Amino acid sequence: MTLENLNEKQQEAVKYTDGAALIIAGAGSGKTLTLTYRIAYLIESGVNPFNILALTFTNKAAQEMKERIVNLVGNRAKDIWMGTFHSVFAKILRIEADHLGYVSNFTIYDTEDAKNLIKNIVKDMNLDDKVYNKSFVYGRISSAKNNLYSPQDYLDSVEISSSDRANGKPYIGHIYKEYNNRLRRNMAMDFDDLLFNMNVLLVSKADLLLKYQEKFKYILVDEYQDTNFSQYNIVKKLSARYRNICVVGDDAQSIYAFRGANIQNILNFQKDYPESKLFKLEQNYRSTQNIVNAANSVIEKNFDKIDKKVWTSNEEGVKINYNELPSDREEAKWVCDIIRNRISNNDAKYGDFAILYRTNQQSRSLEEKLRLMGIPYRIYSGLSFYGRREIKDVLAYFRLVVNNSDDEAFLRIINFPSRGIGDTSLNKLKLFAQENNLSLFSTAETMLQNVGLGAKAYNNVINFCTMIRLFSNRVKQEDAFSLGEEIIRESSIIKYWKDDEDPSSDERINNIEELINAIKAFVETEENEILDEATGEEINIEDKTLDVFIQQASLMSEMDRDDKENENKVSLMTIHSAKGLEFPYVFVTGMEENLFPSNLSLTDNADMEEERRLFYVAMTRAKKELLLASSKSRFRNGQIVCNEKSRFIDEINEKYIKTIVSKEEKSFNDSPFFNNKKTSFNNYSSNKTSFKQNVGNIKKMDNLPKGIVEENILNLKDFTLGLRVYHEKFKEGKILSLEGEGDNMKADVDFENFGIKKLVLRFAKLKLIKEN
DNA sequence: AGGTACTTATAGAGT
DNA sequence: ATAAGTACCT
Repeated sequence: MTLENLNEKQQEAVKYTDGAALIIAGAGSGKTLTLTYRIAYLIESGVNPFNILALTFTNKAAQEMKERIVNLVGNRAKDIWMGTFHSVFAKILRIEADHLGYVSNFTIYDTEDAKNLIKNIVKDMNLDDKVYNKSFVYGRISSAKNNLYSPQDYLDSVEISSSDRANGKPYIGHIYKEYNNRLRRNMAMDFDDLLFNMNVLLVSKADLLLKYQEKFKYILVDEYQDTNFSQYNIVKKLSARYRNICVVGDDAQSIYAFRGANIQNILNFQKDYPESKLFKLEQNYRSTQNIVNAANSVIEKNFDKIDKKVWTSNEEGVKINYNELPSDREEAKWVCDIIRNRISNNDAKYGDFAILYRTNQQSRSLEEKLRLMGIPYRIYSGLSFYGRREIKDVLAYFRLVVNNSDDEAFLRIINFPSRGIGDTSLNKLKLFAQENNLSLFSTAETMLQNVGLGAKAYNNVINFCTMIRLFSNRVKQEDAFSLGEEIIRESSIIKYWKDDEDPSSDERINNIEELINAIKAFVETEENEILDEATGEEINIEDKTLDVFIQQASLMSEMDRDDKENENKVSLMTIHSAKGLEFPYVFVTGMEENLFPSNLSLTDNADMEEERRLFYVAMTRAKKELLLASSKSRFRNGQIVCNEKSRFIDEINEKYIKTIVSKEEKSFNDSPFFNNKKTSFNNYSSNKTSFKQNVGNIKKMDNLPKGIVEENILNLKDFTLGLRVYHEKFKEGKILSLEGEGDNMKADVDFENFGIKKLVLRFAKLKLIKEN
């Protein structure tokens, strides 16, 4: 294997294989490349891939890195354990579940499940749910777990109990205790438990600690700056025997303190491992000089950091473009116009663009405009696929089938779709289960005569239990696809949504179908056997069964999903999700005080430094061009708010930035593609009250078509030749020809003022013009 | 028991 | 703006 692709510093880091190593990798410094080569090099120099553990930030990153290593050293690299902290330790907990009093097919609760459980506990304990707000309580419990405080530790801590009492919330410790009891009763773990219980395992079972220390002789941790205490401690324990630990990170990119990440982990690494060697990768291969220098000028304002100087030998590039716009709609339009312009003038493609923002809700106005302008995009954040209601419903069926103790899943589906089991019956069932310390399902299955239900409800419950039981018996016999498909069919969830009038139901059905495809893909991927080195036993922990699928699915984020459609789309995501990615053209929208930096970070200096690091991450995603936008007013939570431009704009050294303040009249002259002023504004008339503060910017549309524009967008099947249609931008036109089918359907349309355009009808949003 | 209409909470990033 | 929860009617 040759290392000639690597620079000198990178090569040094690759070759220093034994002992502790700290790699400080500046933004764009070829970190992934270095890590990839380092692991390949380890294998080449005789390390058994079974003995390597690599912890990455997303599962997708792990998957991609593994593929690259396979390309370098061949298939044996597949035996490396690589994935996120949560997924790797979930896998180990699956194997070792009985040591903790769990079953191996335990359920993993996501944040929503966990908060619902908390809400139920607060209700059962007769506490005020406003005082014990579920999100607040969840946050307290989560940070307790991440700092390895058990419920008893929590209750025993004088410091914590006095601070909770001072806040008027003395019972959080009790809720925490009951929360953990219920999780255990449900055979469930929350995200933090995956790490907490791994710690428990390593502390309480000396033989297991030794087993995994021997297994993971070489440990690599990516994004080390974003590890929390619980993660830090696992790594410390596992590496204690061989001390072959390599951590990679950049303190300047630490952006997860809010969920317990501790930047001190990376800052203190050299104290923890005095023998460690430090490597600094400072040459940036990603961005232009302007971008690198501008980002440096911002991050300089932070106090708490490791000294380094990121530089580049790339070309100078164009200046950062900052535009101050009147409203979020104008902001979205500016972004779209630039995308159009760069595509026609710079030979860029849609996939070269990313639009970043601080908060998920900002995607809405952008999405609207992108759709209107027929620009293909994909959102990588927001409600994750597996968080959608219809998907969670299906997964609840799976969960109950796999783990009959999961009361939360039981409650979610016992009467959805409705099968005649109402609140009265359910309350009786709950009461009986509670009094006899049984799960709801086993109560329903074995004790139903004693519960005292009406005849109708009784039979309905029996039928439900029979269905679930028959499926449960098949979990280990069948693959996830054949069983999952049948469960979905039997549940009648699809029928429920088909009967529903709401137009969004179609989308829900699509999503369920996509879930079925995902199960299929899961079943079809290669099976990996895991060798238990201590016993020499080959454990087939990755059977393609339903229980494995749902455990894996609960740890999937939006970033981990592949898009089966073509990849050439504009990416929309939060800055947090953009970590580790790069794009030729990057927009950062919403550069306003109270939004970015967030209003919640204004009073605390450490929080403000984290916001600044976040901005640094955003800036350094860009390869060729960085474009910033702020808006004087924008919709937030249903109303218009006005903010000054972000302080971060002024922190950029002015040598590297060019500012435009868009006057209404010449907002979009930057874009020769759409410099026809007559058409630069949209018809906002559909929006009733909310534009009062915005009207200065809204023009009456001048070239209204003759005839009446129908309100609804034309359905794909309704297009015919010669139809008179209305387009938001090109106005009035006539269909000349049609081609393609379904989503690929295109038309040549002759527009009165714009000539003939080829439009993809799925995006064009054409409306019918009726004669008057 | 099930469905609809109104009220209320939520509005920071995500494994 | 939106989702979820509650009150009330069939």
